Formats: sequence, C-alpha cells, structure tokens
Amino acid sequence: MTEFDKGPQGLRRGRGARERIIGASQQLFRDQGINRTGMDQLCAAAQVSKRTAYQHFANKDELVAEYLRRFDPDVMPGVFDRPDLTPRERLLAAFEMPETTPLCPYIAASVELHDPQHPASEYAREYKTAIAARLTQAAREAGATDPEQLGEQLALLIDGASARTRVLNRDSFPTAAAIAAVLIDNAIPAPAQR
Amino acid sequence: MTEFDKGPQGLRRGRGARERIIGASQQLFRDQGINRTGMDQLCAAAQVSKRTAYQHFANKDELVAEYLRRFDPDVMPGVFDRPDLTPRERLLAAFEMPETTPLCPYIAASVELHDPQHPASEYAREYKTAIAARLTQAAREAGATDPEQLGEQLALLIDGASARTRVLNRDSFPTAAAIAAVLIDNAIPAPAQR
DNA sequence: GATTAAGCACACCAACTTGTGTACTTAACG
DNA sequence: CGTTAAGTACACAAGTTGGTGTGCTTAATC
Repeated sequence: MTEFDKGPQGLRRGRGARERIIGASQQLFRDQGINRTGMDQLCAAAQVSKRTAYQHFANKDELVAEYLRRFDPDVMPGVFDRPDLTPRERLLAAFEMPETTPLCPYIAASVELHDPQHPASEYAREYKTAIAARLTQAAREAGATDPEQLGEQLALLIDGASARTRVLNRDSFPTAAAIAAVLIDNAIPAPAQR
Repeated sequence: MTEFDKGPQGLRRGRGARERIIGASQQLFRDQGINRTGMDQLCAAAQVSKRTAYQHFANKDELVAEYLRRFDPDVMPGVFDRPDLTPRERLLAAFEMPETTPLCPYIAASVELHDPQHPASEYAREYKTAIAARLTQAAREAGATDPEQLGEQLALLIDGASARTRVLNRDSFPTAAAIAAVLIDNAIPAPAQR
C-alpha cells in the first residue's frame, strides 16, 4: 500500500521526513529561537535521524531559510483573501494577530542570525516588502490618496506591535489597530469611505 | 602617574577594567549580537584578562544585564531634557534616531536571550515601560486629551521603526515620524496646539 | 528475487562556549 | 619594608554546537 504519491522518479517512504523536519523547526524555532535549537534536538523532535536531515538540507542555515520560506505573504493572516470584507475592514484585519505568532519570525531571524547577507535575512527583507506591497494594494482598493504611504505605515505598525508584544510580553496589536484606524480614516477621502 | 593607567608594557591597570569591559560589550553586543560574542573575544577587546572579567561579573548574563542598564531612559535621545522645544517638538524629537543604534538593544536582547525570565529581559520590559511613561508625560504637557494612549502609541511607533529598520536595512524612522505627527495633531485639541 | 532509494542508529570529530584554578606580577599605601 | 588589592597569563574542564562516516534496514519497484 503506497500511502503516498509515487512521482515519476521520487518515491516517498515512511512519512515525509522532510515535512517532519520543517514541522519540527516551525515549532522549535518559534518556541526556543533559532540559535538555541540544536540540530540534535530538532531531529529528535522530528523523529528523523540526523543523517537524514543533512541529506535534505545541506546545513542548518539552509533549513532556516526554508523554514522562513514556508510563510507565505499571500496568506498572511487571512487578510487579502476575504472578499466579504470592505477594503477598510480588510486593512484592519491585518491587526488581528494569530496568537500563534508571538514575534514575527522574520524579525526574530534577522536579529538572531545578525547577518544581513544570510539567505534567511534576505528572504525576510523580501517578505516584508511583499507584505507592504499587499497592504499598498489593499490601500489602493480602499481609495487611499497615497496608497504607498499608507501601506508602508501599516506595515510599520504591524512590526511595531510584533516587537513590542515580544518585549513587553503583552499584546500590543490593539494599540496598533487603533493607530491604523486613524491613519486609514485620514488617508481615505471622505466620499470614498463607508 | 598617580592612579591612572600606566605600566611598563601595555599594562593598563589601576581603575579602568570594569569600564573597559562594559565599553567593549557595548560595541560588540551591538555589532555582533550577544550570543555571537564570546567572552574570550570580549575580554581581548577590553584588554582585560578573562579572570578579571569574571571577578567583576559573576557570569555573562550579569554582564548583559549591566550592559542594558547602562542605557538610561531619562537620557533617551535627548528628548526630555530640551526645554527649548515646544511639547509637540519634543514628542517628535523621539523619532530622530541616533544612527549609532541600529536596533534598540532591548528588542535585540529580548529576542536573542529568548527568555522572559532573564534579568536582561526583565530590565528591557522596565525600560520600555519607562520610555512610554516619559512619552505619556510629554504628551500630557502637550495637552493631549488621552496622554496615556498617545504615549503608548508613540512608543509603539518607535519600536516599529527600530525593528523595521533592522529587517529592511533601511531607515524607517521618517515613516514613523510622519505617523507620529498625525497622531499628535489628532490627539491635541486645536486650541492647545501651537 | 534483485535492485534501489530512503532512512536509521550510533559513534565520532573539531570547534567553540562559559567558566575555573593556579601561580605570578604589579602598584599603592601605611 | 611588607601587605594587599587588582590584574595577568595560560592551561584546562565540561558542555554544546554543527556536521560526517559507516554499516545496516526497510519498502517499493523492476
């Protein structure tokens, strides 16, 4: 019984070792941080031998990069894929944080790795840019006079709430949402609001 | 030649050891991060023997805590000690970041140490609270209707700019300052503005 | 049944970490 | 002078890290 796909060449055995590795990294990197999570512990959690892990990922850095790539800016916190909301509501939805993410993993990775050249750091930059672009687009749809500016501002608010939540150990997203509401109302000319 | 550093060969004894250690930690922790800076390297940079370092600080954690304590919320970036500015200008002055601080060391420490119980993490929380309190006070002096709210909002903007600057490798404080201007003008009733 | 890819168990390595122990040297001071 | 506080140099312990080498086992396909 093949439980799984039999690709033209690839045959997945057991149960997706690669997926388990990434799954374990998502949990451990988030809970303990990247630097404080050793490959031994990670492999144990993934129920994968260390040897196998290093056959899937050349080194830890590459695993970290792949771990970050798994977060997709298009599926943020269900912000841009909700046609039931008005544009304004969609912009505000970005501040309902899924409390599974105590600190944006990109900020964490940038700080922990401490190397702007690191592939993960570079992807973090891409991601942040993508998020701002999505917000800009939503701002445009909402009729903002300067969508770029509003998008960048909202992105900054999200990062601020994320960082502050981490340091203070207290949810700062409501504060950010309050600011966002002010900015949005200021940026959208009255006739377009509803 | 009395009590000052002087010695036959590079022997800086007398009274500077502790200060040199902290000085080196300020530079290295900022440039390389805390976890990536070993005590060996730090002692070499401070021109202090490792033994001496451990006579001044029980362990690295304590050094990290002391390193953070050296940042004083009262002397932020010369924000609250400038009677030449109007209250409004004083609030905005908080966003002229001294570019010597790429990322607020408290956010960095919180992320790197990854332990809310760590003395440095706890001090980071105190510091952030103190900053918000100072901003709240300035907001009150500026005549804001809800100074607490404005202070908290401005603090969040600072953190957002700090985090975002780090991740994007691009100064985000102007964006934060623009938001701050909007918030301030919205929070201060017209007659009180000047 | 043979082949083959994927994985496992486990020992092992080299580098690096924080932190000590020990014996020696210097400067200040009464 | 002698005492003492501060510091040095250096070896070393004990732990952790990322990463390999090797031989063996499984399961699906040929």
